[in-house]
Amino acid sequence: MSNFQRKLLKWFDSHARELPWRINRDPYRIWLSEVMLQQTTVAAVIGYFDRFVTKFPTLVSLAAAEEADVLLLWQGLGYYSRARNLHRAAKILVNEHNGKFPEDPEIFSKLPGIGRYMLGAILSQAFEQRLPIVEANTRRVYVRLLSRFDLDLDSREGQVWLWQTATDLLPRKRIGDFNQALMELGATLCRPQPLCEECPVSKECLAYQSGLQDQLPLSRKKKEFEQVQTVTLVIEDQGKFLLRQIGPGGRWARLWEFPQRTIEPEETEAEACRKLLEELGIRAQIGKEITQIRYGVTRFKIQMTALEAELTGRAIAREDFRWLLPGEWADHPLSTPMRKLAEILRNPRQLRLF
DNA sequence: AACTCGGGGAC
DNA sequence: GTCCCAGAGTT
Repeated sequence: MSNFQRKLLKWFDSHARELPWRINRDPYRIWLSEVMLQQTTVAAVIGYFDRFVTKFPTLVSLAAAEEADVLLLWQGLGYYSRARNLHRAAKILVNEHNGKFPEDPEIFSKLPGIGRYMLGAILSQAFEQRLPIVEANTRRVYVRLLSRFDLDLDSREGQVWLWQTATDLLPRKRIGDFNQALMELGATLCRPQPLCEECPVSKECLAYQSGLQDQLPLSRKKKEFEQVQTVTLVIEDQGKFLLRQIGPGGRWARLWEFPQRTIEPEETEAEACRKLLEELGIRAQIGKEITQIRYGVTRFKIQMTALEAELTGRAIAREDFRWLLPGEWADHPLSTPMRKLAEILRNPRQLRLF
């Protein structure tokens, strides 16, 4: 066992946080914790984890649940497909594997929601399978440990290096603890702003020995977002609401599908809006307010124009439009746009363009 | 390879 | 406001 491995494990033994999913090695709890922790911080997960295992303490109880009840417990945690995949996988295990967790990576990795990270994280913790992990914390650790300045971690080459490095570092024994220790180190000491004075493996860390730990990891390439003009309408008629949004070139539609209408490149969104309203037989006034919104996790920037208008009350309910009944979705808990629209609909006399 | 999913915390 | 987070699935 290398110095790095020995020191890291020794540090983990005395510094590991006491977390609800570490009280035993129940594969179900470990699995659940890893699902909840995807792209989600420990602090946010703990409460959800406790409530979830109280309601569904075992794999069998989860598999027997209705999806709606599972989603209810997930409400507010985000990435709801995680919950659906978890539930689907639980049913598969109960129906096709007698409710037993497969220790075989070939079988486990076929379950919905199980990618390469989940495979290693769960099977190494639960069954001491010798499988590596790469995620945000360990990524920082690997890169600093070996001082890789010359590699774009998001490239294919970078990914290959990360997983190979993770594999090479694994000890012979205590695989689960070792993987946990790597993440614990990344989460508590080897943070973006590292606390190297307290680090148990700073002598083994190439970046620290060069004094370059603050320069790593290299910042990701910034995504460039195109400024686009878009028109979104929320139209109320007799208690029903029609949503339309159009972007340049008719390239995309949001919130609800609708007949495409293109905003010409030279056309301002205000002009496009006027034409659209004219088509619909709606008299409206277009405001001047410009702002930006963030739509869920997708950060595209949108020019917004405030609009208040009066409906003429005709020629709206065209057959190719889809209508939403407020009761069907306004209280739906799972989606930001749903809530945003619910806000709009609290004042249903307003027709707003945003 | 790029997009999408989501909410919260740090700054 | 921006950036990041115990990633996976889809296209």
